[in-house]
Parts: sequence; structure tokens; C-alpha cells
Amino acid sequence: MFLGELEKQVLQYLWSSPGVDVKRVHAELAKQRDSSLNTVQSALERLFKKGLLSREKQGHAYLYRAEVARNDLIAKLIDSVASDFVSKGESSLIAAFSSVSTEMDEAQLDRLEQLIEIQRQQLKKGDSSAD
Amino acid sequence: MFLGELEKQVLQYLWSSPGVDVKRVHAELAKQRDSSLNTVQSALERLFKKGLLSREKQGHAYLYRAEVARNDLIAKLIDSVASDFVSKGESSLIAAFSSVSTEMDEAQLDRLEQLIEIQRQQLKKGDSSAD
DNA sequence: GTTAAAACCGATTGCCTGTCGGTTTTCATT
DNA sequence: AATGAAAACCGACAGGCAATCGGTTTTAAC
Repeated sequence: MFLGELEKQVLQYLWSSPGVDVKRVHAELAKQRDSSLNTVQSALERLFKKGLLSREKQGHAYLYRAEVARNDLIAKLIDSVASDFVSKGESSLIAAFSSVSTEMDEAQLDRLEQLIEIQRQQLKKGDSSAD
Repeated sequence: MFLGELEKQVLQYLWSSPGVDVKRVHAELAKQRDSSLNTVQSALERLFKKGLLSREKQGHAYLYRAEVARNDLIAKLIDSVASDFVSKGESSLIAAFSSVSTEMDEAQLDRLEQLIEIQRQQLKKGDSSAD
């Protein structure tokens, strides 16, 4: 999977403002880039076709919203670039960590460990209560 | 940055066998794909131009080797694909972890925590010894 | 039904990978 | 130095995809 620059900006905006029409997106993006309304329209449509956006009609226009959460998309993207270099059975995230860890500071390591702890709790809960 | 299929295969092979010539690479890749020698040559050259390979002449031919470690490349790729979605100071990996954590089992969590520990040691070392 | 708004279609450009054939360069050997 | 083989290099082309936007069709509000 690969996303172009415009597509990324569109997604970024939709995460912050779900349920907006092309005009709004275009107006907002005007701060960052100089694309015609039609160009933005095309990007929206491409993303919609890719399944990354949903839309519903209201009056004349469609209201778009991101169908995928930011973190999920990041995870997907990481997987798509890392998986080719990761042998089966290995988690691409873990491989990725080996790669990126050197750029992480203590605060980030703390944060990650915290998340791991939360996940451990989840696992425990699942162990005892689930069927 | 984006790498094509052939380029990935070439890199993969060069990590396992550094310092080989086009002929060798071509012969090896013949197991996976059916490209002409020239095609492989082009891929090598493109990767070289991208700075991902180095080469030195020996006799007629160049011997190629990967200039970037696997993990470093993964890190780069992750960066290129996720950076736009991640604000400064945030780690794309941590964002991704939020999404993937639910699929990780205890062994993987252990492994990850272990890697975190290693990284903490690295940070400490850097703290005290660096200028 | 008219009309304005928005969606949709199609064409074009630019970039990149993969694909090779053919030419030039290089180098070892005589 | 001449020559011939080996390899590098050049140039061209196909295919895919994002970005671009003009122009036409559809839609819905009044």
C-alpha cells in the first residue's frame, strides 16, 4: 500500500474533522497546498475506493469520514513495508522495534513499557474470563 | 522512498551474501523470478544510485554489497511511510503498537520488553561516555 | 421544470519500476 | 599494442499509480 502526499493530508484532516464534504476539505487544505477542488475530489474518491474512507450523502454532497483509525493505518503501513523483510513467524513490529529503537528516548521507552503492561493485563483478563 | 519487488529481492540476497557480482545475483534470483541479467543489472544500479548499495571493481565486474543494514532500512521505510502521520516527539512505533498490541502474545511481549531493556542500557552508556 | 451544486468521467502529466537490446568501455591475454 | 570477451552503460518502452483539472452528467432543492 502506498499513499500519496495529498491523500495523507486528506486523511490527516478527516481524522480531526470527521463528516465533512469536499468543499470543506478543499478549503482546509488550501492552507497547505494549492490544488483545485476537483483534485481534492479525486483524492477523496481514490481513498474511498481503497476503503480508507466512508461517505454518506447529505443534500447534494457526500460527507466523508475516515474508515480506518490513525493508529491502525500506521500499523498497516508499517506492516506493508516491513513484512517483506521479515521472515514468517517473526512479528514485523518487533523487527521494526529493533530498527527504530535507537531513535527512542527514555520517555518513549517508558510509554511503550506502559502499553505492554496494559496489554499483559488484558491477556490475563482474557485468560480467566473468556471461554 | 519506495522499493520495487525486484529491488527487495536483490537487497535480501545481498544481506545474506555480501560482495557478489551481477552474474551471481542474477543466478541466485533465477530461483525466484525470471529476469534477464540486464534487468538485474539495472536494479543493482538503481539501488546503488539510491545509496543503498556500495560497489568496488574486481576484474571486469563490480562487487556489490548492501550499504544499509536490514534494520536501518526498515526504520527508514517506516519513517517514510508513517512520518507524515506522526507529530514530532511521537514515535510511529508507539502509535502502531496501540493497534497491534492486541494481537501479541506473552512471548512477544516478553521479547519486546527485553529489547526495551537493551535499548535502555544503550542510552545509559551513551549518557556517560559521550562527549 | 429550472438551475445551481456536486459528482463523475476522461485525458494528461510525471514519476518510478521492470524490462531488455544494443553499444561502449574495460581489462586480461597474447 | 592488438584483440576479443566480458561487463558496464545507455536509451527506449511498457505499466502502474498519484496528482491534476476541464468538461459533462447527475442530483436535489425550490
